[in-house]
Amino acid sequence: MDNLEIAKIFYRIANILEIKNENTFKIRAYRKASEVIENLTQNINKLYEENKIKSIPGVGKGIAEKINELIETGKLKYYEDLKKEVPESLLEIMNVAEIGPKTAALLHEKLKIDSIGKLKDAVLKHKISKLPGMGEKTEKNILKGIELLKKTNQRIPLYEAMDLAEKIVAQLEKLKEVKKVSIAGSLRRMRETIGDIDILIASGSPKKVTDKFISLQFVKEVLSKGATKSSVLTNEARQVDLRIVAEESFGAALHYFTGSKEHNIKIRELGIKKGLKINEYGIFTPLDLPAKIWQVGIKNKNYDLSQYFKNKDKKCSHIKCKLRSDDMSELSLTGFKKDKRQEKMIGGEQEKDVFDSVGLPFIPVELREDRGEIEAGLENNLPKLIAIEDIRGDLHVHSNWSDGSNTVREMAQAAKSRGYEYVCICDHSKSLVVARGVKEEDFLRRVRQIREVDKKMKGIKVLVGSEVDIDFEGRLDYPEKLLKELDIVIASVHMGLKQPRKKLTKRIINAMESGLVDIIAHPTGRLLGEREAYEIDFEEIFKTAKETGVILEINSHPKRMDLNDINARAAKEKGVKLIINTDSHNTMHLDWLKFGIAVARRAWLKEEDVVNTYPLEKFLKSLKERK
DNA sequence: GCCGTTTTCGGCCCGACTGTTTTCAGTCG
Repeated sequence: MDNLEIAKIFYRIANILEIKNENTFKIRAYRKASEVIENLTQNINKLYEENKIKSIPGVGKGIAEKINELIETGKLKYYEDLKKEVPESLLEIMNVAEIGPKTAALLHEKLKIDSIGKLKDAVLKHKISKLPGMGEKTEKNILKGIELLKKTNQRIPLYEAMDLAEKIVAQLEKLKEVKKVSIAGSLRRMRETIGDIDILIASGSPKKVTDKFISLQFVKEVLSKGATKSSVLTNEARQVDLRIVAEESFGAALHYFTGSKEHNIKIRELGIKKGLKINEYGIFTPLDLPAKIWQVGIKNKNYDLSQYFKNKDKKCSHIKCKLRSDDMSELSLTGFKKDKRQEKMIGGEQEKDVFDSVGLPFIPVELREDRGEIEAGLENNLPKLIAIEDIRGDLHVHSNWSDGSNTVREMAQAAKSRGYEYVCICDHSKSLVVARGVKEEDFLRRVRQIREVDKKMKGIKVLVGSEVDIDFEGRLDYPEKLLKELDIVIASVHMGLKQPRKKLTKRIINAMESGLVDIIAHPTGRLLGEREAYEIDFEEIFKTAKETGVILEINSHPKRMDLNDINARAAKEKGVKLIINTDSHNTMHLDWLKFGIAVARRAWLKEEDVVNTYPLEKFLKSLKERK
């Protein structure tokens, strides 16, 4: 059982417990464990062997025992028993908008609904509106939700969402009521796929902005519309959420709306420890509490503060104070959030205010996933992330010698105009016929032609390479004699993607151990939304990459983004060198670099972790040293 | 179910919108 499989089981357990109306914190514990395991850069089986399961944050005695059981037996009795009470197909209906755990439980109990098919049937027969708490509108919304699910059950790839969001932002920027506008949510964090598009606006006239927003041309349907928050569906059936706040709250709102949810929770928990309340409107502190309250509070764990508030009416009696330490650095006020009259805002115009208030440095958006960034920040140990300007060359671009649409010269010129010091033309090898792979008889002619271009080009070094296929048995697609003519050999798998994990791993390892390969391109072969990654043993791949000095690629092609963030981070931690290439097939594709950089930043990579940040001499030297 | 810079008990983020209700539960992010 690997990390993802185990994470999935805990995720499902959380959903079942939710339907069973279990303790919400227990549910949160399972959900948290699921997320942590999914984001782990180490193989959980290895942690098991080393007896380190309990060292995983969010995993205590109970969940650790369940992980052990899963690894030892491949099964979990607790989970099997839960499934008997709540059929798994019932979890499916929670994917329908408007249906959460409570509604699912109700539908299951009263109408024996346990699938989307039966749900639709019940709607059409108007059985749902007769249930308590349900009405005609709910029934209609459920039907709409079912239809919408068919259209939007897939997350949008990052590039598609970015394109749409930028167009919407451009329209919103034109409105005179709009003071500030920003993309937020997972899109701002540059996740590889996006659920819906979040946009934040600062404005003094939220109502006017909302009205204009919902009447923009791309809007097909309004899903909800309130004073400050509205959701619409685009013509392509994509959801766009708009939130409007005052300018003074823009920073806090941007932080909150950017997330991730888990990151936000941790930040707010830090706030609580400091006696602060952090929400999307700002950072707040209790107002005008006389010093003696703190002293009283120390003696009495829970103390009714109402008598000390300005408004001494009964409505304050719900405010209780609990002091956690005598220096006032940690206290919590229960009920405080319900009484806004006593608050004092101490920040929130800038996103930085939020981090300042809890003693953190500014955390780059790509890191905000609760993958250790808060702990690292508290220790002042955040990495200085790689930036797009750090890249000095693109080592994986195609020309019209194979399936690219531009000439060598045009590709080189385009790379130069982007300020690169070097570029490597890597066309496909002979076996990849669909991509017009370069035949052996053309091989040397191509090398000579690229060398010619290099001689004539000023201001950029044009290197000769090839993207060489790894065949079904792990052999390279050209003989050694030809490969030695090249500056760079990139090896990749394009065929036999469905071979078993062991075999695929061995093929890639063979290529790395040949002594002829510099880079492994798109190591997992996935195409977002089209093709799953093929299965390989990352532990083995990283180990061999480290031993042989072969570089692993982060491919910037927006459908690939391969390695992904988690694997790239794991590779770096194992001491593997990485490279960010675009796999361009025309000059425009060179702009894809931003997606590769996004992956690298989400993987916590620094400039020195990525070899194409090196100046040309150092880059070439590093290749030679390896050989 | 997890966790602890006084805690092994008693906490656990915070708010908007909708629909069905006459004050709030459910859902969502």
